[in-house]
Amino acid sequence: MLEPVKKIRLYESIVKQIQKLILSGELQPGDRLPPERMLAEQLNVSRTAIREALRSLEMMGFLESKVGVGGGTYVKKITINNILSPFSQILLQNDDFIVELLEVRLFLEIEVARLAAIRRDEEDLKKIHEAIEEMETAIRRGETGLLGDNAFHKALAVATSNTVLQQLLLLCGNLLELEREEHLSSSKTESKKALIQHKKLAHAIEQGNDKQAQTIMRDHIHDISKTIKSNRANRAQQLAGGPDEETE
Amino acid sequence: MLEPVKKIRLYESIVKQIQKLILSGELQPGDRLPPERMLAEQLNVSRTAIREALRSLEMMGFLESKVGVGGGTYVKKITINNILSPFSQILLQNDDFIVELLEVRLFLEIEVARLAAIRRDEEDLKKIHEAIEEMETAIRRGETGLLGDNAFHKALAVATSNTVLQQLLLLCGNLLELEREEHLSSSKTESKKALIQHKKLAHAIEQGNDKQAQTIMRDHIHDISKTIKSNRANRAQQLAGGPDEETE
DNA sequence: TTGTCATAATGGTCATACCAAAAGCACTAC
DNA sequence: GTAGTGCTTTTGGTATGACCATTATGACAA
Repeated sequence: MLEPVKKIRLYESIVKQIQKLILSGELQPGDRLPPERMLAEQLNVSRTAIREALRSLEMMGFLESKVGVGGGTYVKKITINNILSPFSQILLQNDDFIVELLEVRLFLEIEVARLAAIRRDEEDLKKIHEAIEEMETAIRRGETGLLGDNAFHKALAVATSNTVLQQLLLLCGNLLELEREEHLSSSKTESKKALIQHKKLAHAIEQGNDKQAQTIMRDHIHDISKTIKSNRANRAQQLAGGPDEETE
Repeated sequence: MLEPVKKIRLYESIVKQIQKLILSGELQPGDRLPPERMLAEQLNVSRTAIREALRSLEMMGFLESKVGVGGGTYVKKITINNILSPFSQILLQNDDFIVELLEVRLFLEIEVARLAAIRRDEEDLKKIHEAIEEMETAIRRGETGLLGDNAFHKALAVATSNTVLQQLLLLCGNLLELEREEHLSSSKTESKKALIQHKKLAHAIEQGNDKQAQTIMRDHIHDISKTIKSNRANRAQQLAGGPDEETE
């Protein structure tokens, strides 16, 4: 079966070429591309095509540009989170997204707890304890402790020694940030409860007890998810008169 | 602490405006934007600025453009996979990425098996069986059965009724496509073995036996991962004289 | 030493011209 | 009536040239 021949646009071709240079390691984060006018000469195209390609790569998160002497176009460091963050608001619009994401986050975090208990080293434990102290201090001041919460979950993810998992968790955490903040803000009780669970988790992980770590994490994330779903249900009720109650 | 004031570029502003329209639902997948020249008039900027913004949104996966009568710029449907696929080659360059991704895929797929067994409906089961037949037919013809394999795993993911999970699995599958094809190509034995495991899984899921589904899936993905890691180790050995053997 | 001004480098924006692709319509030949 | 051809229009694709805005640096004067 013959397929339609798709003519490739210049700007597309340039985007792909530059991506390839980044891929092959010829271009590293921090490297500076030649000036636009020079690139246009080298590639024997107009500056327009160059700009369209560079603007695309810039908005995609690959490059950044600066004006003036010493200005130019520089290669940025690529992470999954950097790539997805421009899209997060769009993904959040889907009403089911949050609920589904909570479900995915539940089993990702349980797996994090398991791997962290198995793989953590002294440095990881130090970070975990620092995060707990940070959260504790913030709560004592009357704050929600969200930053400490973020730091705690990040430290756990780092302790798994799996960067793909880290990126996924970071992404989940960011996408759920409003909801998580709301949860911790809802009452001082919730913040303190989360802190207690963090401490229990830290202890299980320190002991290398992966079974217990999983159980505590399951309870912890389940609590949070329950509140978030409840808040969403209340919000939807106020707006439109109440969704069906979900069986859990 | 005062922060530097960042001057916003026209193309950036236009990108954000269009993203916002998509976010608010004013623009839906399939909707057509006004022609470039008209947009330039409406926004009182040059066509260049419009093009730079539209090219960016296009390369980011939000829009697609067509030339000629009835042509124009159309809004695309946004999924995580669409967004990430331009970056997949970059992510694959990280040597540890594949190994880590295999690990993440293992527990995602186990969770899929569990949820599929609990949540599948008749339609899901039909799709699952169709995928098995497709793979069986391909193997009988002497092919690898990769398409049937893809269809099978997709049908399972759909049966979870969690689209976030589906997207993540689709992404993992795509990122690992070369490796998975290599695995199925390595011998007819591997393809047949995979097919047998698919059949066992289908049976467990049909029976609603989530524990058994998880066990079979663990074995299945573990087999694949083991071969993929082994192939990578052999490849690295050929290139550079042998990595340390990983304890498993 | 500090402040001011000029210069140069590089991205940012605009306008204009022309090309390429595609659909629709009218006309002609069979 | 049908198929083929050519023309027109619409819209994105590409090029060119001009000018603007920002920024760092160096020279010069107070």
